[in-house]
Amino acid sequence: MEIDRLGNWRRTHYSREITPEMDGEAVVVLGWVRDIRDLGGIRFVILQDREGTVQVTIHRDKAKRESIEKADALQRQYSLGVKGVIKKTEMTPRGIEVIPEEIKILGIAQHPLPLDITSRIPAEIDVRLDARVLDLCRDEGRAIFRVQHVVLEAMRMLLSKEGFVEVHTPRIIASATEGGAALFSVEYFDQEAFLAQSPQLYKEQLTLSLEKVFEIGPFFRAEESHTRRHVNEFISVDIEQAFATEVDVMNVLEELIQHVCEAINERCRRELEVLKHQIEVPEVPLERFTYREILEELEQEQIHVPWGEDLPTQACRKLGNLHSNFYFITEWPTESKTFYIKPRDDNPTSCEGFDLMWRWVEIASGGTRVHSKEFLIQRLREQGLNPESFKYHLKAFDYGMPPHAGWAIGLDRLMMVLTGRKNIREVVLFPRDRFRLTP
RNA sequence: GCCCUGGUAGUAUAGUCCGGUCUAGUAUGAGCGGCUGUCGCCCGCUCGACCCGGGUUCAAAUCCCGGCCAGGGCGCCA
Repeated sequence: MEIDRLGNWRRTHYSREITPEMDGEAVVVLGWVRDIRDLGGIRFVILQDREGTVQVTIHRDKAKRESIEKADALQRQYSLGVKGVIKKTEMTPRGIEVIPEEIKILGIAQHPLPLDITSRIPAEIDVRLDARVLDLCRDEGRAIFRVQHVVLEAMRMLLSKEGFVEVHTPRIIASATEGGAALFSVEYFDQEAFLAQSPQLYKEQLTLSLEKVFEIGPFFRAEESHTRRHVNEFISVDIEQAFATEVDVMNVLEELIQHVCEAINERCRRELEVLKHQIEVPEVPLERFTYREILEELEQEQIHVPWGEDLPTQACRKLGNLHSNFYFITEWPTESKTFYIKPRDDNPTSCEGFDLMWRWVEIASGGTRVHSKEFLIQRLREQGLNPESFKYHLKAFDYGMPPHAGWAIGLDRLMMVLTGRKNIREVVLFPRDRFRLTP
C-alpha cells in the first residue's frame, strides 16, 4: 500500500485537548488507530495519540469517496492523520467527535499484531518484551515512563536546588578488582576493560573539587540473578557530598523521596489512574531503625539472623509485613558492608552505613565514607583486595580528600514502588537480564 | 547456579490427573458478507495451535526420558 506524505500537516491539538466548546473548529489530529467499529453506514475509528483518544466518525453517505476508501483501508495500529471538523455530540463519552475532511494513512501495521494493543486480552511479560515497542503503545506503558520522567525531573530539580552538580563518570573502567559484584568485560582496543557497576570511586574523588555531585545513569552487574527485582543493566541515582556524614545525606534522601512522591501526586494524576495505583507521601523524617533493632524485631517473628550477616530475602519479606512505607536501617555491622563505609568512632564493629527500604525491598544504600588513606588501605586489605589496583583512587587522598558521604538509589526499584509494578522489567524500557539481551 | 511450576492458533485460555469421545473447545484477532450512533457494537460464514527429539502403547496434546524456552522462588547482588 502507498502511504501518504505528511506534507504540511501538523497537529493542531492532541486528542485530549479537544472539547465540546470547540464545536465547528477545524483540527488536524495525528496518531494511531486504536480500534475500529463499523456499523455499515457509519464507521467509527478511535484515534489514539500520546495524550488519549478521540473518535473519528465517517458517515458513508456524507463523507468524500476518498475519505471512505482511506477509512476502509485502516487497521489497528496504522498511523494516521485526520484533517476535519470538531462536532459536539451527546453520543460519545467525551461529548465530541471529529468529522474528517481528509484522511492520511501515514504508516501501516503488519497483522496479526503480536499482542492486543487495547489490553483486553492480556499477554505474558515475555511476549510483551519481545514486542516491547508495541507493548509501550498501551496506556500502562506510556503511563509508567511518563511517571519516570516526572520523577527524574523532580530529582534533578531538588538536587540542583540543594547545590548538587550533575556529573557523568566513565562507564568503561580498567579495573575489575573492586570486589563485590561481578563485572562484564569488554574489549578496549588491545586491553581488557569492564563496564562500571557503580560511579562510587569517581563520585567520591569529585567531592574534592565540586563538593556536592550527583549522577543519574546506567550501570552494569554481571550477576546471575533470577528475580523480579534484578536486571543486569539498571539506572542508579547517586550523590556524594563533601564535609558531610551519614545523617546529612539521609536527610537529603528522605527529602528527595518525599519531593518525588509529591511531584507524582501533583503531576501524574491520570497516569496513576491508568496504573490503578496510589502514592502515600511519606512523612519526614522517615522512621529509622538500627540493624540491632531490626534483628530483635525479626527475632520476635521467629526469624533468627546472626549478628553481622546481611538480611536474607525471607527476613526482608517479613519486614515488609511489619513496615508499610519507607524506612531506614542504620548502624549495620562493619563486616556486612564494603570497604569504603566508615566504621563508627564509638564502636567500630558497627558502621555509618544505611539502607533505605520500602516494605521488603532495598531501594537505596549509602553512608559516611572512609576518608583516611591509611585506613582505607587497611580496609581494602581486610577485604582481600589489592590496594595497588586502587592506586588512582588512593591518589585522590593525597590531594586533601574531604570527609564525605553519599548514597545510591536503584531508580528502577524506586519506579516499581511508585508505579505499583511487581516486576522490574515493567519499569525498564528494554530490560537486560540473565536471559534477555534483545530487543 | 539450585529448587518448583509450566509450554495448546497472533494473543489469552479449556482439555492433560484418569491415553481413545480431540476431525482439539472458547474468547479475542484476521478474511469475507450484513447492519447509520457504536464506544469490549452486533449477526453469519471462513482462517489459524498441541515447543523439539526419542520412548511406551493397537492408540499420545495427555504417560516416560532428554533438550530448549518461559514464569515464580532461593542464592548471588562492594
